[in-house]
Amino acid sequence: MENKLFIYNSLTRNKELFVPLNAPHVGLYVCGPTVYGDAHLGHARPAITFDILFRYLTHLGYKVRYVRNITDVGHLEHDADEGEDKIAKKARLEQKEPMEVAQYYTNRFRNAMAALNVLPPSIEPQASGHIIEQINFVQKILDAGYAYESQGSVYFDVKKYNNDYHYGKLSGRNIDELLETTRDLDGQDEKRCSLDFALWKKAQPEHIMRWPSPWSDGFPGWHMECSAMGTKYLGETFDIHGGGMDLVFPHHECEIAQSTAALGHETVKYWMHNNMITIAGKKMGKSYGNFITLDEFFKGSHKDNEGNEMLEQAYGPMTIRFFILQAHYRSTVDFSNDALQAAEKGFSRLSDAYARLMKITPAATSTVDVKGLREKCEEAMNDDLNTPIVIAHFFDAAKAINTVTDGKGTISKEDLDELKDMFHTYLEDILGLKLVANSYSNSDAYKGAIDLLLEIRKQAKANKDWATSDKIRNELTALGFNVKDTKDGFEWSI
RNA sequence: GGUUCCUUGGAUGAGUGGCUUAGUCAGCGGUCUGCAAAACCGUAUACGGCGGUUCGAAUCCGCCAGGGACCUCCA
Repeated sequence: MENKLFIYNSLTRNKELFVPLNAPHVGLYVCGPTVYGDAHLGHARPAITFDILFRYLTHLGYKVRYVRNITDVGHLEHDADEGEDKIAKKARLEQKEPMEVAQYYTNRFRNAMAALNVLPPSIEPQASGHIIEQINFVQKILDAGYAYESQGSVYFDVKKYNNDYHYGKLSGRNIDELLETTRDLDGQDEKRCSLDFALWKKAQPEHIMRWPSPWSDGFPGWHMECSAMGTKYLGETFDIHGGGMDLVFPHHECEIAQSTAALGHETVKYWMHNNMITIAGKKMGKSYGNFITLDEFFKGSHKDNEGNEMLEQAYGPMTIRFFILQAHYRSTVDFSNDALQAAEKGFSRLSDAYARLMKITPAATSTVDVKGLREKCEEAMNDDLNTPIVIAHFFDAAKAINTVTDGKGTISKEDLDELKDMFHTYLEDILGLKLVANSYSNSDAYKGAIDLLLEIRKQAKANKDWATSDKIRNELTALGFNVKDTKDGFEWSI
């Protein structure tokens, strides 16, 4: 359990040694999606980033409880206190029950995540299923004196809180500056200060999603769910809280304030934030309308606002995953067709090497050096999850494999086993990449038939019957097979 | 305006004081091959600008230029 994992803590702006509060248990909470639309490339970033963390912590021997919420209520448009509920709006537009909309997009989100080989979290709580917990949490803040009721709604008293604690510690703001720059909002008369945010909102008559509470029939504020559900499932203090950088303010700042106000102490030890995915240098996001959904990537078609096709081809889930892992999670990564195509080729280089690895016959000695690969990968992962470096090390390994396959080197059984284990452990288990080594087919008969065809071709080649040999290869290629001649045979894939 | 981050070769993208030419993709030359593909070998181009600290900076400090994110919902 002893490890040297360092992670960057947004709260302290430093890489810190990760020390769990209650080893071997680790509590991890990550902000999930608001389910009112299809997941886009940007949503894949935190999902994959924290999937890696989840997998790596598990690999290190920790028992991780990973909680990722589904926001299906309380997330309003325009700002946190006014505007229409996102789910409710979508429901109105599509003439559906709000829960119908939430369920639909939740299902689609889960499917997309499964395609990306993102492991399901341990617990995936929904905000609407934790209204009582949220009401209780609001009550605690009221009891502690850091909130007030106003016309059926409850607001957090930022100024009061800031007298005793520091509102803005995560995002590096101070309350005076915020006051100067915050614009006036409608409905401000209900609030004592423009910075105050809603913990509970009284529902307007036409509002469908509503629950009874001591203050009004209404619904919880957006930030409430994470405080309530995080502490419910992970305890009053837990190890890691993650999410996108764009959530730092106000969402996570408010969450800290709520939890601290209610419990009298902080709840989270390490805050981790992934950076944004950009497109033409701009953040890909709902508000810019420049997002491309994951399904569109998989299908290879996305029209921009002018109706131009943005995708030159379809990109598989593993290409997307590999593309994201080739950049460090705290860097922005810019989407482009060129970049994705490069990722696709790079990934298939690794996959091909892996397929060859499975067929290598060991020799007495090794001329390639695979020693130290494990240590180098561990070192990279321990340095704040530096997946690009891990991948670079595996390209070195791929080169070694290819050298051996080319007959220009040898590898011992010991090294071979180590290499196979590294591919399984690091690329598959930790990075979650699905290598297609034996993916030719599950069916032996099918596989045998293709092998037979290629044996015939091999014979034809031996007889210099190029017509037959080319015919077989061309026909197979047309059917979607990829045939490659090797030194003394062939290999194929689909 | 405030907070904060960034600027690396044709494209991407690591690296943070003195050889990492990181890696990937693309390019160029070669090997192999009936051809093709793959693979292998070799190879070019870089660290926004100016100044400072240092024996030595892409890496630290300052200034300038450019850009991003957040400050309203956003992963």
